[in-house]
Parts: sequence; structure tokens; C-alpha cells
Amino acid sequence: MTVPASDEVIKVGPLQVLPDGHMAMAGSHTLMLSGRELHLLIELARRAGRIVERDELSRVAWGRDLRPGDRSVDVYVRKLRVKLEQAAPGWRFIHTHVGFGYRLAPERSHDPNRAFTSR
Amino acid sequence: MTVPASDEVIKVGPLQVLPDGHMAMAGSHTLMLSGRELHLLIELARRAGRIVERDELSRVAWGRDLRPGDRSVDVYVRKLRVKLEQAAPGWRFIHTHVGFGYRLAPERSHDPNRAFTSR
DNA sequence: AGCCGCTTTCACATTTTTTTCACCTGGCAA
DNA sequence: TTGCCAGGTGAAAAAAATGTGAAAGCGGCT
Repeated sequence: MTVPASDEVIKVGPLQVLPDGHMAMAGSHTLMLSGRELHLLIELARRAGRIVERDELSRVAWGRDLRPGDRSVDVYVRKLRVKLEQAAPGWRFIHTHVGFGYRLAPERSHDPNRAFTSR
Repeated sequence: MTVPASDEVIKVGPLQVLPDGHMAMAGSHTLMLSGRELHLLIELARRAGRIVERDELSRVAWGRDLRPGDRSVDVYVRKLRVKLEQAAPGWRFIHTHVGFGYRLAPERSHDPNRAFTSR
């Protein structure tokens, strides 16, 4: 092997999360994430495909309950989205489920989802 | 795990409601429902086949008694009907029982054997 | 002290959801 | 027929939730 710098590897489409390497990779690009960003991404990745409530994200990535009015989860979701977008243009990973939370899942940028119902 | 997993699964014909997954599916389509819509559908699904009074629907899905002149239940039943129709064409799920309430049950759209009429 | 990167908090913008209205329709009974 | 009642429907109004850019707060370092 070519010296993988970490043990655990979580794969979500073109995204790879390396908890122990303190980094994540999208395609061939390396994402430089801060501790909090990485932690959040890891927890989302471990629940990939499922809707994760803000509450849970706060508890698991911040180690505390989400206080009313606290927007930190949203702010960090944005930070991640920006970095993910830069590293993997054309992909969308973090989806919002209004009223519930966020869901990590690899999807192509535009919207081939005419199967869904909206307004 | 990669697939949306949840505990409880309520099946009503081609319709699947996943309360814990915060989602519902019709056939293979994922229904994009707002919080209230999902909640209403869940409660209807839990009482599938039975006529549920508006009163009860308001209490269980809105957490409050139905106020006189309040049409919110009707409005949401419509929202659900529209989304269900798009996701599962050819099926009718929410039936009106004039003077009594609504009933969730899977039926083919142009059903020739009208077993009974409301009221 | 002054600089830096990271985190938290704000204020405001935008989007989505929920509620409320006004009007329409069909059944039914006086 | 006419008037009423329950419900259907589309859309505006109101309320919430989320997106976003930036300022402020915090150590740790040089």
C-alpha cells in the first residue's frame, strides 16, 4: 500500500472522509477543514442518506443541545457546502429538509428530480 | 448504512410512510412533504381504512382543536392529494366522507364499483 | 501587543411553509 | 327553484425556517 494516512474511510459518492487524517477528499481535491467542520461532516457522512435533525447534529458534533436561536449548525453547513462545491463542482451533497434537518447524499448539481412533488 | 433507514413503516397500498425517517414514498417516488403535510399523512396512515373526523385530525396533526370556520385540514388534505396524485397516478388515497371526515385507503382512480356513497 | 485561524453571534435576505380568504360546486330539503 | 351546508380550490397574507456576509469573541503564537 501507498501509505494511507488514516484508518477509517467513509465514502459518499465522490466524497471521501478521513476522520483520522483530519481531512476529506472530493474527487482528487483535498478539503482542508477545521476541526468543527470535519466533525460535522463526519457525523453527516456516518448518517449519509438519512435526514439528520439539527438537534442531533448539535449534540453529536458540538457535544451540546441545540439552544433556541442557535444558528451554528446552519453556519457550518454553509461552510461545508462552500468547500465541497469548490472541491467537487457539479455536485451537491448537503440537502436541506425544511423543518427537519439536513441530509448528506451525493447528487448532481442541477435538478433531474422531476419525480418529486413540490408546490 | 447508505439507505434511508427508519424504524416504523406504515404501508397503505403503494404508499409507504416512514415517520421516523421524516419521509413518505409512493411507489419508488419520494414525496417531498412539508412538516405539516407529513404529520397529517402519518396520522391518516395510522388510521388507514377508517374514517377520521376533522376534529381528530386537527388535534393529532395540529395539536389543537378545530376552530369553527377553520379550513386548514381541508387545505392540507388537498395538498396531500395533489402530491399523492403526482407521485402515484391512477390512485386515490384520501376519500371524503361528507359530514364525517376523511379516510385513507388505496383505490384505483376510475373505480367502476362504487361500493358506497358518503352521507 | 499584534496577528491568525477558528468559532460564535448578528442582521438582513430569501425561501418555504402555514394560515386565512374569497369564491365555486354539488347535494339536499323546504 | 332557492337557500344552506360541507367541502373543493386558488391565491394572497402572514409566519417560520434557512441562507448568507460580516463583525465580534477567543485562544494560541511570534
